[in-house]
Amino acid sequence: MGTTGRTESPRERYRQQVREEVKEKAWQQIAGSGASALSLNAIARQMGMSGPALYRYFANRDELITELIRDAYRSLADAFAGAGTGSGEGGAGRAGLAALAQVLRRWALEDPHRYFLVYGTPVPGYRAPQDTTAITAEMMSVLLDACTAEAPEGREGALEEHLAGHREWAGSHPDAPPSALRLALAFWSRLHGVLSLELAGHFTGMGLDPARLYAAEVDGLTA
Amino acid sequence: MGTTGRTESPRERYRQQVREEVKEKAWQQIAGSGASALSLNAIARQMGMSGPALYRYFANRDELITELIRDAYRSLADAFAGAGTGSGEGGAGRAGLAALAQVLRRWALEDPHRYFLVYGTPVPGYRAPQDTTAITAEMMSVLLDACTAEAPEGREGALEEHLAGHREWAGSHPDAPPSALRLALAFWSRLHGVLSLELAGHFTGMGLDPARLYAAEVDGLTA
DNA sequence: CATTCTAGTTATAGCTTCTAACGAACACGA
DNA sequence: TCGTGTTCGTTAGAAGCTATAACTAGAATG
Repeated sequence: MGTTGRTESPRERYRQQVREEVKEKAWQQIAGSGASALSLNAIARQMGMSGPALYRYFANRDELITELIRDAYRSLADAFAGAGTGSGEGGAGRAGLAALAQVLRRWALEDPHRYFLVYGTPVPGYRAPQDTTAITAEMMSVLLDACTAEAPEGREGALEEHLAGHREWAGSHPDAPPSALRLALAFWSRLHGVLSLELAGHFTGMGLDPARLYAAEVDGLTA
Repeated sequence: MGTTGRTESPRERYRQQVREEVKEKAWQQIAGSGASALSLNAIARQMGMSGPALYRYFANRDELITELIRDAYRSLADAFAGAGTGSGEGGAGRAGLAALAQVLRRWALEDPHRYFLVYGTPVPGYRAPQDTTAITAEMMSVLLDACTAEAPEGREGALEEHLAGHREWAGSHPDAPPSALRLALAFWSRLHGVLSLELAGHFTGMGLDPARLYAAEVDGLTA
């Protein structure tokens, strides 16, 4: 399971190290003012080297941002995957829907700008389709584990019928009942609904507690 | 109900006209490549006048974008308000939740970038708090009309209790039952959840029909 | 040791927002 | 009708950005 590079020459080693530092500074900058304000020049300055040097490491600004998006996806997928291995449980136990929901919200609040990099307004040049969809499939797999365990019995509606015939996205769970597929999609879209409104500040000044709204949606999902 | 300017001098008239034309070009540009790619210079060029002339009409780029955001809010609020006065019904009849949901989705699909200007990633300098919250209150008023009519009876949960004590945001409907408040928030957050995922392209390649997902959420709300 | 390959440099083009200074056209009171 | 003042639009320019080109110093490799 080693990385793609084979012998890891000391040169390549240094290269990766610099790339990581660039991305680190980039995250700091994003955390401060969002991805649209990310400046290669500023990063270079901050690293003590001047402007065009960064183009040795990233072809252009879009490539850097695309990489950051990919890392954001990765970090969310890892958080999901690690949800089962929490304090109480022993090994890699299956995480319940409620636990996954908490992981998701915690991850989002930990760095809202990172959340928006994944689920916010899509920006023109960015987004690497192949990569991110594979990572999303990973998360869906974890989610579907929980959903097949917690989904209610029968309850066949129009949507379930549609989902039964369109389950390509749930490739990891070809035998999941339609009710589980539906639950997974509801989990995804509803929690994202509350979260994005909260993080974008649409609840501020309304005097209500986003955490309670979120909890209510989670309750509605697991009921 | 006239505009704020009083006597409408011919000079002011022309000024407003140019402002409108600028915003129009701005919308075209946004529709093409999103708000982040909006360029004052390009707009000026497109209008046959050169660069800094636009600064007679807008203090800076952020002011223009803020205005566009406000107009986007306005257009959504108008769409909501006009939902009752549809084809079949006579005058300004109350719109049902299902009708409002359709209006919302139609509005969003009509110009995704406009949707993201309102509900997408919040961008640094923009957003005029006072203005937009007032318009949101308008929409909430229409929404609460429908919700008080269609909300189920009792059903008191933890969230309803919280909402009963925090109803500042529903100022227009001080007597709305908590179940209606809850329904309105669920409508808002759930439909936004599906919509934003759809518009951001997170469903593409999954082989499922966003319209059906949306319809299913609407059904769940009105059930 | 010589060659090659690479990381970093400066210079530059072209784009952006935005300020400053100026000219020209218009509105308006005398 | 004639100033006078406000306003619109211009060009020039500062400061910032992305990105390319040409070059140099240093490390890796034959």
